[in-house]
Amino acid sequence: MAEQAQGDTEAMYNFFNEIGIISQLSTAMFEQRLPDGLTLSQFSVLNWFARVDTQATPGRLAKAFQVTGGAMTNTLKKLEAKKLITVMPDESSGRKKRVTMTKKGRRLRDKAIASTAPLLIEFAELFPVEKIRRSTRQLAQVRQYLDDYRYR
Amino acid sequence: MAEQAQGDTEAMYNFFNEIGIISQLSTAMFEQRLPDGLTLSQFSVLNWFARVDTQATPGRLAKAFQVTGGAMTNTLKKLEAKKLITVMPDESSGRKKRVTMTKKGRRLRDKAIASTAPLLIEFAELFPVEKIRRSTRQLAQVRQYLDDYRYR
DNA sequence: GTTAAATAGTTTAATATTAAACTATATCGA
DNA sequence: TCGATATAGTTTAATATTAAACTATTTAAC
Repeated sequence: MAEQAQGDTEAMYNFFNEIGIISQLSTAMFEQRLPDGLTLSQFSVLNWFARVDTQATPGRLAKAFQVTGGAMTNTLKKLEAKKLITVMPDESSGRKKRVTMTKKGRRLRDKAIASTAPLLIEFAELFPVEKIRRSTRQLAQVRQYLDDYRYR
Repeated sequence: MAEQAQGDTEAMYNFFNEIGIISQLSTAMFEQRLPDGLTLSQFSVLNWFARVDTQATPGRLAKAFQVTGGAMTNTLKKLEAKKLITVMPDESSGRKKRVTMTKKGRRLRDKAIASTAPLLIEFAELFPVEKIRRSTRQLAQVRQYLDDYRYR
């Protein structure tokens, strides 16, 4: 096909538009329920330690969340100030740092999960988990595409 | 069902997580291609005038894009400084203002559409428009839910 | 008609983010 | 081994956004 109908690009535009609004609304709703003034970014780091690994470098976390190093420095500082994580120099390399979650961090993460669960459970009543999983798989493909695209 | 498996809330979490990352990546990619240093917000306003109505109050635009009045004031100021829109006092009410797009604004909007189209067209090769439309309909339901939820 | 409440828009202070410049350390090539 | 380059992380300046306080105007209640 040589030409693309104007409605086609509009469909793409609408898609990304919905994505943007959902991102905005869901972040706001989620943060309202988070304890201790945790932001979504801060919670995400704590949750990462609970789900993925018990330790990490700032760089690994920055990559995992697709944010700049500077943004991660900022997030980690906030978490450290609240004594939810520990940041130590890495023995094996003077450049790197070793980040771990404190017990207090783990407790707050669990509390955060508990206080946001009702939101997700109610959401699940209208949007069944299997549907959501299917959507997520599709979205992951889109995310992967965009992710590859930007390093071309 | 009394209890919800832990994996269920995790599925929801993953869903919103993908949404957030796609929002971030797509906005960045889009803005890179926009002419004249237009931000996505600024472009969206111009595009609104091309697609929805030829005039609006700041409040109507703020609602349309789900941003605060302050954010819209800021966006409109930037657009006005670039002479892409005109902001005039409303004859019928001293509180309101009347916003319209200038010819220059219309031209820049068309240019923006043209310069971002390749992105969307290439995207459409991997993600067929019908699939995207279907996703968008699902996402719109989610957005609607969240939108209703926050005013309860 | 006057006063109270609601509405439209702006301003201000705070915050999370980015890109770019910077510091420090590690690696690699000759 | 030394010099160049790459990597890890931080800092700085700029920006878009929000919530809250504020101004001005309109609407509503009495």
